[in-house]
Amino acid sequence: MGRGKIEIKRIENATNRQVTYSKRRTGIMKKARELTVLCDAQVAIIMFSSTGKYHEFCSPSTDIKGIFDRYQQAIGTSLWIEQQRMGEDLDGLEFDELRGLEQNVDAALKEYHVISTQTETYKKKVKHSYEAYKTLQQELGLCEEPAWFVDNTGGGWDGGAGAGAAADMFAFRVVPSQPNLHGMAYGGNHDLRLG
Amino acid sequence: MGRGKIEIKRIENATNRQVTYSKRRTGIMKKARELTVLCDAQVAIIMFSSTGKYHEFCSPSTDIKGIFDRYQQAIGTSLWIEQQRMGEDLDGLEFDELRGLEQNVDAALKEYHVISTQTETYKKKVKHSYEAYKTLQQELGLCEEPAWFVDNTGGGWDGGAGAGAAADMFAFRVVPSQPNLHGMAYGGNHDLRLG
DNA sequence: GTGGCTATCTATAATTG
DNA sequence: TCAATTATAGATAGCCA
Repeated sequence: MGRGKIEIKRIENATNRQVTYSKRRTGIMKKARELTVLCDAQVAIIMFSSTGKYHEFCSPSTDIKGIFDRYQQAIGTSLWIEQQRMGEDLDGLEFDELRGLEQNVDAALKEYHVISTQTETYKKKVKHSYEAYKTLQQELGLCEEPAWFVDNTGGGWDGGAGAGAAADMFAFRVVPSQPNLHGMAYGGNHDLRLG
Repeated sequence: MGRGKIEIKRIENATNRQVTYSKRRTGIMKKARELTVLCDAQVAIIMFSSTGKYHEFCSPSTDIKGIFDRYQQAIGTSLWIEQQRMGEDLDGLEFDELRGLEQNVDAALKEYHVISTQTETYKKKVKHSYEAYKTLQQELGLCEEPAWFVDNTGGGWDGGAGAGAAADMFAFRVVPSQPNLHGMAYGGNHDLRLG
């Protein structure tokens, strides 16, 4: 669609590549917007140009994260099984390969951090809910020890509404090393421990 | 582009909507593929039809998660600040609202779990790297106590390569409540604690 | 690096089998 | 219902200011 047909292969001239990127990006975003309206669909698009600039599209009433979450849920089970397999694979690594991984630990920590930011919203909810629960416990004269126990085998408190299967696969203690997690930025001590 | 011009508004006939979704989805995916090749760009697309089916596109040499991670890094700082604000907002919640959150805690746990699955890959790397590091420490006759300390202020081990700013904002202890995290599925005790 | 301007090429709406 | 077929509307490559 232009004065001449072009082959679909990398445009070597950087300027032309940039111009084409800009024009075609606009075109795809428009198509995406039309699709969401015409077909009542949810669409999320993330693009990075070869120069590193990023652009996004997202259907109304949500955001990229919301659609990514929905995507994760949609493929959740298969992802979980996949990662079990990956665990088995890693168990077979040689010591030299572990040395290599050690070299990459900082990069891994960075990505771990980035992903963890996504959980902050939920952890805040959990924390506040926990505090409310603790208050209720004390009002009712129940145990003095702060404790939170989620269990669908029958005993204890099960969360009230919609206790499902997903939580059963997940068991972790998460202990922020400082109370004001968000207050700290650069220059603190950092401690990540897996036992 | 068709026998007639169409208005960009929701297609009410469900069949036509589905047909149009399918055709236009194919078109957008093709455009995206062309863009990645022509312009050497990274593109991720997630789509959900009005019936809930999902489709994805992703440029070669990566996956949706990889591009989403890169996206998160690109907007990381602003996200972080946003969540600080959210924390402040939550601090102003009334007790009744906290009760409401308590009702939702199980749903929050589920979503927390889903997002946490993303971190498993990195945690595995971290765990193996930690084990390798511990072994090296013992070989060198250093401290007996298993400990992992990431710190770029000068002392200690800093990860070797590419220590950057992101890790500085993050401080968490993560303690799996069971050694074989992936081996357990349904029916165990579950313990998530925020201090 | 932008923002038009066509001539052409593509995607697709309507239609047909 | 679905997979072709076509006639058009829309996207854009190459240019230029």
